[in-house]
Amino acid sequence: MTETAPGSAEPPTGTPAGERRSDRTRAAILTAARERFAADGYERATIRAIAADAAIDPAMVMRYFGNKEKLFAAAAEFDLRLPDLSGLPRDQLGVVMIGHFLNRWEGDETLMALLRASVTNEAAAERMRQLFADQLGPVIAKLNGDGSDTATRAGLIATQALGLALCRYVLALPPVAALSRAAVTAWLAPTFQHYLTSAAPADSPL
Amino acid sequence: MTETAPGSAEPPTGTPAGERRSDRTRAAILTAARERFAADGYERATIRAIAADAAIDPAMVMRYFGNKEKLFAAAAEFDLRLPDLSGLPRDQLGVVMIGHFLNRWEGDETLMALLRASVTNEAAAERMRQLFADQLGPVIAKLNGDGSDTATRAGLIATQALGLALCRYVLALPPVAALSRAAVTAWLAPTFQHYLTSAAPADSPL
DNA sequence: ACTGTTTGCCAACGATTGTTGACTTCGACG
DNA sequence: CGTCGAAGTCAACAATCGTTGGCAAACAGT
Repeated sequence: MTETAPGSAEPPTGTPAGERRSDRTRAAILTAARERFAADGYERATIRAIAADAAIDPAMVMRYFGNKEKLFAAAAEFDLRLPDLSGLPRDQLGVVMIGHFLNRWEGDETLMALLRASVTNEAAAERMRQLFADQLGPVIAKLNGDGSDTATRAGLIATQALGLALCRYVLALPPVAALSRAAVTAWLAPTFQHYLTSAAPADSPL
Repeated sequence: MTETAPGSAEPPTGTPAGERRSDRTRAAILTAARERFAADGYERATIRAIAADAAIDPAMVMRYFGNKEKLFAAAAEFDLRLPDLSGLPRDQLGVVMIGHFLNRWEGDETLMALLRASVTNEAAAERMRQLFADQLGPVIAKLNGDGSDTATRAGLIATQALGLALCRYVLALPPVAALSRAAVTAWLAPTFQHYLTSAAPADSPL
C-alpha cells in the first residue's frame, strides 16, 4: 500500500495547533466546490473550474477527495440547525419556521448547491430526502406528540420551503424575488402554520 | 442558399391530407426529447440518446431543429390550459386550482422536462418565468379585479405548485410521493385558497 | 546535510459530447 | 426511364470532461 491521501496520517509533532498545510487547500477546494455546485448544478460544475477557483491543479481535487461524487458528498454536508420548537406559543410556529428557513438559505450556499444538484443527481436527491426526514421529522414529532402523520407534515413543509427557494433563488421569478423578507414571512407563515398544526384532513388515508 | 430544412417548402401536390413523411419523424424526435429532458435534465439528456429513442440518426435531429437549444425550445412548449375561474364559488378556487395542476402534471411530461431543465438552463428558466407570468397572471387578474398584487399572487402559487412537483415527482420524498391525490388536495387547497383570495398582509410593501 | 514524506504541477489518456459535411437511398413528377 | 429534391446514413471533427501516473518542490526529522 503506497496510497498518499493528504491528512491520512498524523504528523508526529506538527504545527503548534496541529494544523497541517493541506487543511487550508482542502477548505479552499470545499468552498470553491460549494460555489460552483450552487451556481451551476452537478454536471455543469466541472472539477477543472472548481480547481481554478481554488487556485490549484485539478489533480489535487482528485487526491483530496477521490472523485467528483465524493467531492460533492463532502461539499454538500449540511445541518438545518433547527431549534427545539416545543416551548414556543403554538400560534407562532409558522412565523419562526419561515424565518429560520430564510436564515439558513441566505447564510449558506450549501443548500443551494444541494437543491440545484438534487434535480439531476440521485445522490444529491437522497441527501435532500434524508435532510427532511432526519432533521425536520424529529422536530415535528416533538411538537405534535409523535403522531403517525409526522412524516407527512415534514414532507408538506418541504414542498413549501423548497418551492419558495426554487422560485426565489434558483428561477428568480420576478414577483417572488422582489418580495421583502417581511412580505415573504407574512404570506408564508400561515401555510407553515397550517402544515404544522392543522388537524389531518378527514379523507386522508394517512 | 442551399439550406435543406425539412418542411420548409411545401410540396406542390403531396399526400392527400398534406402530411409529409417528415412529420412523423419530427414528432418522434419531439416525443423522445421530452422523455429524455424530463428524466435527465438538460445537460444529461444527450442528442445521441434522444435520436436512439426515436430510432433515427443523431444528424437528423440537427437538420430538423438546428441545435440542442432549439430542440429544447421546441420540445418545451407548454400550455397550462387554465380555465376561466371567474364564475366559480370563491371558496372553491383552491380545490379547483390544485386539481388542475395535478392533472397537467400527470398527463404531460413537458412540465417535468421544463422543471428539471430550468434549474440549470437559463433558457428553460426564462420559459418557466413566462409560463406563470403570461398564463397564470391573467387568470388571477380576472379573479381579483386586476389589483396591483396579481403578479405576487401568481408567484406565490408558483412556489407551492412547483414545490409540490419538485418533492413529489422529482425528488420523490417518500411522505409526499405516498400521498393520495385526495390527501394532496385536502392539504394544499387551503394554501392555494390563501394565496388567491386572502387580503394582502399589512406589512407588505407590495 | 541526508532522507523520507507531504504537497503540488504537468502532460496525457480514454470517453463522451455537440456538430458538420459528404454520400446514399427513397419517392414523385416529367 | 431519368431527374431532382427530400429524407436518411455514415464517418469524422474539435472541444471538453473525469481521471491517472510520473516527476519536481517544500518540508520535517535525524
